[in-house]
Amino acid sequence: MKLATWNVNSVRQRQHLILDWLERHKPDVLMMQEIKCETAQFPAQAFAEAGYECAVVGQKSYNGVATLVRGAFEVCTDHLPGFDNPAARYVEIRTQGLTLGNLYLPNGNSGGAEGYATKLAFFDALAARARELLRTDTNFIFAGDYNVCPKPEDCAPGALGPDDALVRPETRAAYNRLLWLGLTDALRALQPSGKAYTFWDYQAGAWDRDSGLRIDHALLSPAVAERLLTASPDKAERACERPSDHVPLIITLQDDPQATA
DNA sequence: ATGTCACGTCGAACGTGA
Repeated sequence: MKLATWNVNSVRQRQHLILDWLERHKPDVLMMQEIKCETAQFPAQAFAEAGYECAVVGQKSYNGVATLVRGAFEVCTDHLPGFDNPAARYVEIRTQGLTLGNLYLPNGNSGGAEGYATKLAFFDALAARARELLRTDTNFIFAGDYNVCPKPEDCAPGALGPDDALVRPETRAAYNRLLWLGLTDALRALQPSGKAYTFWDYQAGAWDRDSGLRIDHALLSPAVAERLLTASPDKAERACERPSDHVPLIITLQDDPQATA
């Protein structure tokens, strides 16, 4: 099974790039963030013609998440339970024996103290959701733009200041609390150290200087982690014409041993 | 090297968020 998460920075601007990527990589699931449109404006027909059905939670201008799936699925929830905020940042579906939470965590650098508190509130609600899914022995993946560099090596030297919301100690602690519930960071399970950036800012020649960040992550519940085969950012995508500032993170899993043949 | 994009409000440049 092949899954990917990708902050596309406007699905309407990136539609042809995404369709081209789907054609080449043929994932079973693609979780997209920052679609930046209302649900009704989402180009569902174009993706349907490529063989994907979608679960879309959009809003005007900002945010928005959508999960593309080959084959049958059901929507579990169109918002993160316990996160009392109308922003379109979470959609959870169930397919092929997996619950897939697609998330776009608040950046936390705008809106002052309140904006940062919203980021931590999302983390709290996400941890509560993880505990609930673990309690019920649900196999799950939480994937998306976490807006967190978990370790110093996940942030290029000088790319961010020490007070940036993506690297603050409180931010890393919140991410670690989630991990320490028993989840596995797919990329780090297979590549324990070293550069694995998923984002390069449009500004200041960040791509040319390889001044990137690792902020897009896929966290796996224990039984799913046992099945992990590969995890890697698709770095080549950043060199395309008019790219997103993020690249896809692709993971592959062994077939479910519980599934009936 | 504060060197870029995308969106909405506008009806040309800005403000906002990233």
